[in-house]
Amino acid sequence: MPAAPHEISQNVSADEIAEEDIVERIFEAVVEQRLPPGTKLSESALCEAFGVGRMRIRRSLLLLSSREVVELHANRGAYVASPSAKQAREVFEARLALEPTIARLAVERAGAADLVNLAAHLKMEHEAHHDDRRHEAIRLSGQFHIMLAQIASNAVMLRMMKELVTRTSLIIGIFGAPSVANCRDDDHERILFAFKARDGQAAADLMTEHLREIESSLDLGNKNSGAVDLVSLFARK
Amino acid sequence: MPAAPHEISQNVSADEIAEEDIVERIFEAVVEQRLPPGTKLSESALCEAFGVGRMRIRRSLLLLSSREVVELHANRGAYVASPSAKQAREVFEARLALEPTIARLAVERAGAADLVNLAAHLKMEHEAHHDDRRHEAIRLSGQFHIMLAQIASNAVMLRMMKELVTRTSLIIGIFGAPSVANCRDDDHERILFAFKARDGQAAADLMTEHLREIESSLDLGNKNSGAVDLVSLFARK
DNA sequence: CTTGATCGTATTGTTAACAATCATGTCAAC
DNA sequence: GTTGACATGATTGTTAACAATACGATCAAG
Repeated sequence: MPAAPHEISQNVSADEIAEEDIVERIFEAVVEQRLPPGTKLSESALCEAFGVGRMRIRRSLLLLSSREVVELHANRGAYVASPSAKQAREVFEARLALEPTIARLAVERAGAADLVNLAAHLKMEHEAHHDDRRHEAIRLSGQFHIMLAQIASNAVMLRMMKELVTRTSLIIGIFGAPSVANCRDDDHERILFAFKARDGQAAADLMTEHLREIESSLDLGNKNSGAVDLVSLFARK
Repeated sequence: MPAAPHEISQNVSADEIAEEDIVERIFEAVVEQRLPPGTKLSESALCEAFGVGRMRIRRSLLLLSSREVVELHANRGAYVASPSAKQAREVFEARLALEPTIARLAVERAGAADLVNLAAHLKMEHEAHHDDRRHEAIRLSGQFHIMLAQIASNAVMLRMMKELVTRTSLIIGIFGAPSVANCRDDDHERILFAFKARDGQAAADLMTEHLREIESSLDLGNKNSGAVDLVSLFARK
């Protein structure tokens, strides 16, 4: 049985794609920044894209909105979320609360295979970055943080991290300088060193530093909501 | 405009209750342990209870399942979740990662009114406890942790905490000794002292200690899944 | 040239009927 | 007396048609 979501023993034997898969796919597309903030997600288009009925798309969009990755506007449809500066700060604050602990737990619980996987992952990150495969580089960069949560073996925090990483991609898309890379993979490398040294505290500290670096590379200046709303609204896409 | 959920400007002017409200109500009932783990939530019953159509109930149940407060079993309906010992440990691990930070931030950001509200809240807790109003005492005890997240002014962590507090009530219902109280309100009192002293670090430390106390009061011993499933299954209600 | 209104179209939201699945109670067989 | 099969009833899941709302274009007025 392939990783049943939630515990729903759906009758999705091989016929159709499940809501969780659709959610996951859209998460991925958002992380890779192929779905920019504000993008309209029309039901009919998604039905065609995933080859499923409208009901399933509707449920998927509801799930996505409950994780604040899409915004539902009554009678107007679903749009990829456009986090405000305030929301951006909240996301980073939550990540700063969670991820140092996750890093520490991951170090404590990592097996030999995990270290191998992390090393292989960093290699892929490097390559994607070097070859200018931007989408993949971004995805792998986020994936690194997800992997730590997986190694920490905590489903609750893993789910939280998937949401936070996805929203972070949206935030970088809005507030990040277009030229600057999202994660300096050097940081990830340093964290791997802490893993090899089995130094949980060092991993936690490096993670804190890493997140602070990312946040400070953004322009979350207190733009007064009045004018900014118009600007970011019309700058959509 | 009364606190629009998500940002949906629903056409729920005064006619009908929104999904978010239903979710909130069920959260509350679970926190108060009036909906024990495993309770069946039939659609027709909920339709009648809330006076809404089936569609709305269905969406509410989907949202509740996405927060792991109810389990959806295909073709069999929705049931209040029964967290496993493993899930219970994960919930506490997540709380231990989040709440000390929340406590520290709350201390930093609390205004004079917040201190008054907290003091008033503690008084209500004491009274409910003293008067043996068990449901209310439990609800207030959980509410205290929610209030800290509100004072910390972080919507992301607030949402996470609502989920975690609710799931904690389920966990205590399953693994807690029936006689013991959920939160010793003395702990809450001590945390309030830290607020008055504006000592964020103390609040964080007290919170850590508080959570550890609660977890250690539970019986999360590694019961082999085989037998426990039957026991907890028949112990339903 | 811009502003405002009206209509047609397209998309979303809801309802109700239908199909499928599972639980319950009865009955026969061992 | 217990176990298995079977039919009935109830509950969930899906589909499709319908209603409602918002968008876009066209056009007239200032």
